[in-house]
Amino acid sequence: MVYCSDFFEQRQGFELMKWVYVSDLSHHVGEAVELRGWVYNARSSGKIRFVLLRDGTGVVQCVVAKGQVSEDVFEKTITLTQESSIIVHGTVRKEDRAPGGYELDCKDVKVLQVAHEYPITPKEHGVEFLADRRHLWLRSSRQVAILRIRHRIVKAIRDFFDGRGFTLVDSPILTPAACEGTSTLFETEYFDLGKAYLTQSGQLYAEAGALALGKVYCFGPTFRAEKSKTRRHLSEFWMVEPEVAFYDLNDNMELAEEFLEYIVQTVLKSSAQELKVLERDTRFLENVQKPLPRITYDEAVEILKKKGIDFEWGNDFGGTDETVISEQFDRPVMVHHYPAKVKAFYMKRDPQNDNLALALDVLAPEGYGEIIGGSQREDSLDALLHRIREHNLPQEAFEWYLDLRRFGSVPHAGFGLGLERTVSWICGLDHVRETVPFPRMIYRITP
RNA sequence: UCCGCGAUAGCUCAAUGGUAGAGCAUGCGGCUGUUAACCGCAGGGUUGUAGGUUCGAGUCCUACUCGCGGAGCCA
Repeated sequence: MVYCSDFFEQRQGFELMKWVYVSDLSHHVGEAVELRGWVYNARSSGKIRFVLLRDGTGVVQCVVAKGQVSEDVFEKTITLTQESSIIVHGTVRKEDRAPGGYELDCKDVKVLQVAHEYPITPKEHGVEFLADRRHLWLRSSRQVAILRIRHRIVKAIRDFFDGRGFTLVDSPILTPAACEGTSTLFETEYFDLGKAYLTQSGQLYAEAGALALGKVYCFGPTFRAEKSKTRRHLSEFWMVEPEVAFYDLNDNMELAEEFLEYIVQTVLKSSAQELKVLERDTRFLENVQKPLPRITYDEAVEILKKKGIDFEWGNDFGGTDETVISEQFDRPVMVHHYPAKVKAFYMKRDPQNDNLALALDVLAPEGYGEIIGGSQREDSLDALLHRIREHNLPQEAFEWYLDLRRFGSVPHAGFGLGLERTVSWICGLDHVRETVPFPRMIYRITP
């Protein structure tokens, strides 16, 4: 038996052959090719064996028939356990009965390692069991599909902004103070300078970037130490935050709807196969085109009242409130002009009504909740000073931020999109923990 | 932090207060077209922990531990 370490040394006797990926098999019908991968499942029927090989791009059934391969190779395939690593040689054949439409008639098999008994079987498992083995769970076709879609969403996000003249401006992860003063943050010692905190948002820094470069976005991990235990929360998650100088609330909403349309339509085009694996009903996704419905906070409250929900004006919407509101629409809905007191200190007040903030939330359909939160920012130095005092925030920590209003202040706006909630929504998942390779949650930091 | 639910074989789950079982996985045997293959045989258990009630507890009671879902907070 040949193991990994002597794989390259011992290729003698194992014919040199063109290495292809499962996803490319349609271009090699009738050809003899090499596949490298892992045993996804294996079935035996006496003198014929079926080995499902996965290589990260797909799964293909390899047929090992007695008489078609050497006695030695036929015997070797008996020992193949799930996830054993193998290299196979064979001829590609179109086969309508096979999932994927292609099969490999095996000529030779090289076993790199016979895997130990694999804990994740093709049967059902509980979430805790799978989460403990997340590093192996990633290999299942469902998780592969999710991670590939996550990748394409990230790429779509970058492509969207890059194609519109935005510049990526990274914000720091270690920060001296809470950005918004509300969330509970992860705390750490920072040399001799006292406490530092893991960022909950890159937005304040993105504002500095916007006043330097005009159109910017930051895209990175953010952290919340709140003891949230719901399907929509992670302790560590990714957020993309565009920020644009001279944008007002309306410009902001236009950007948000074009952004969402681009992401969803791009993923629909690029990931039909993966969405099929996830059995995602894509009807709601196909609707994601501008214009998205825009309603005011007041109108949203009216919807809740009509549905018989006891809701007091001035509160923020809870998870079920968001679901009820979003159910009235066939695509994401933008809610704007929130009561200022439930929103962050840096949001600009409505000049017509000082109780309202020029804020904007986008609620995803199907109960996926808030995926975007944003606003026009307060550009008046005096107003901002007043808010900082009102919120009992340490002014010293925000002096640099106040400078943005001292030196050429302009109207500007931006928003943040939660990557994991977006992935969860597009993939139709029931929990955000599957949208990230290694989720960080209140009672889990391993693997 | 609060509310609700749960913990039984490696995994997923059964078991009226009365001898702890099944399917899958594993091992052995059979099968040349299987599709989470199938058929036969075998091994596999301190029922989360600690107490209590009872002739008798997986089952009822108390506490604890861990997990899941939700609320609050938020993306």
